Amino acid sequence: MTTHRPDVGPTEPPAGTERIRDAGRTRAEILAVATREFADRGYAGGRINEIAARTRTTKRMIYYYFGGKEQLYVAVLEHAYAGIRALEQQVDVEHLDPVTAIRELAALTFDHHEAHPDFIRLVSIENIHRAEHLGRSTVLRGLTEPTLAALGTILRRGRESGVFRDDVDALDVHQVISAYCVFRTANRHTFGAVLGRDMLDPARRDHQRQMLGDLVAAFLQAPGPGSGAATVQP
Amino acid sequence: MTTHRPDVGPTEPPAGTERIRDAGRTRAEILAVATREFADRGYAGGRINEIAARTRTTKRMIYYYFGGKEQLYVAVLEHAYAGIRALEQQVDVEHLDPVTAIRELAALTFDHHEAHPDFIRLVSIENIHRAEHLGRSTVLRGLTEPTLAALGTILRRGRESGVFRDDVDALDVHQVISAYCVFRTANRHTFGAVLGRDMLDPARRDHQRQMLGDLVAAFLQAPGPGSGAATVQP
DNA sequence: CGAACAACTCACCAACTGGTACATACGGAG
DNA sequence: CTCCGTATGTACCAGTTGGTGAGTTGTTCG
Repeated sequence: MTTHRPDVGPTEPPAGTERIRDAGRTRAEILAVATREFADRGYAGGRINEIAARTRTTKRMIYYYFGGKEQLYVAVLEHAYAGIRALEQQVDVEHLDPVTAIRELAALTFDHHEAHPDFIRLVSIENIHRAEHLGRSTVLRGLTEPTLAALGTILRRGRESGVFRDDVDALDVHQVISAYCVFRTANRHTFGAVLGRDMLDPARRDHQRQMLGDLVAAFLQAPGPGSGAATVQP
Repeated sequence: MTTHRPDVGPTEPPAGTERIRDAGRTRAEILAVATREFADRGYAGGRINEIAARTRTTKRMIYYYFGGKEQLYVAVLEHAYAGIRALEQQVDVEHLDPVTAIRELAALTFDHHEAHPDFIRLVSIENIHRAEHLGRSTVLRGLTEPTLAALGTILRRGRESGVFRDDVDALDVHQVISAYCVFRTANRHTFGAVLGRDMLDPARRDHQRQMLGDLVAAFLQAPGPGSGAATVQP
């Protein structure tokens, strides 16, 4: 999540050479500082002046490179989304048994979210604005397709071997996993303030990760709808 | 803070009497408009001028009654939190069988969250600000205690009858349920923009409610930690 | 009735905010 | 070395924003 793309200049200058005028570096620095600023204070709360002040360049450059506050914010959003690498390729969805595979995918997602709090914050902020900026961008569609594909494969194999229910689809499961992972980070503060427990407390991390695995595994292995409780009905 | 709870005035005027100068009414109107404004645009994005304009009074009154933007926002937060009634008392935790009880509590929470999107937004906004305003307030502690008590009772009874696992506590379960319910509303827009499914689509509401019930029930009925998958291990 | 106080109006402001006109200096191409 | 476009710094601006000083009117209560 440092610079971005290969955008350091047309002919990569020898490392160590510090140019005074370096479009790529300036642009990247603005983007990095803007990311922190917006993630920290939201779109309306983020200040162009503040971003400029924390950069080795001036406000003028922000407008030179990005055009305006909103465009800068969209650039930050796109850059952040692009930085979220597909992690599902680390799960061998074809050969692992489905329960193990889904647990692994859940655990990976869990760690991934915990490692990128700024991204979660940007997502929360964007939701406050009803995703109007994200909607205007075009770079995002299909970003999660690999994840959904992997999930779909796991679900299919699980159903075929008779251990998974068949009335939920990949999106449903993705939603459940995301909800759990996002909530821990995004609602950490109010949850902590009202309930007195820090969901991100490292001492509880393993327990929380285990819970998610159990949650998803148990859910998928449970009988379909209608068969409600397995308990006695007097 | 909240200068007074019953509002409306010292000696409740006969209903129907429209006074020109009515402190309670003015205050309440400001609070209502401010709630919408802040829930809509966030704290930094909310405008005092705009709130004043949409009220039958003037900006000066906002400062007269609330003191400033931040204090008004805190008042909005407190009022919103106070408005979230305890719903767990609608569940007969002592006599229903535990699985049915937890399903009912989950379903109630589900509907409750869907019915109060503004509250969810305020919570999200407050999390962006790391709950700094909520933390300064004192009215909140213990607000969710009834819920946790009910949950605790259900869990205890479930454990005693041998159907529930014993390595998760009430807070854990509350977290799972909240995560699911909050995520649906709070992250509706980015989820929809990226994945193309509206989590709040009425056509899918029953399915989503059912999923939550299955999720929590299956999770609690699953064997404890370590016993991971029930599948073959070659 | 007529103080006295609460409720309210109006005009005003200093600071900030996003945004820009304009001058200028670097650094690679030839 | 010279030229020229890209990159950059300075100064500035108009609109907005949260906030306020000071006076005015409705209500209530003795």
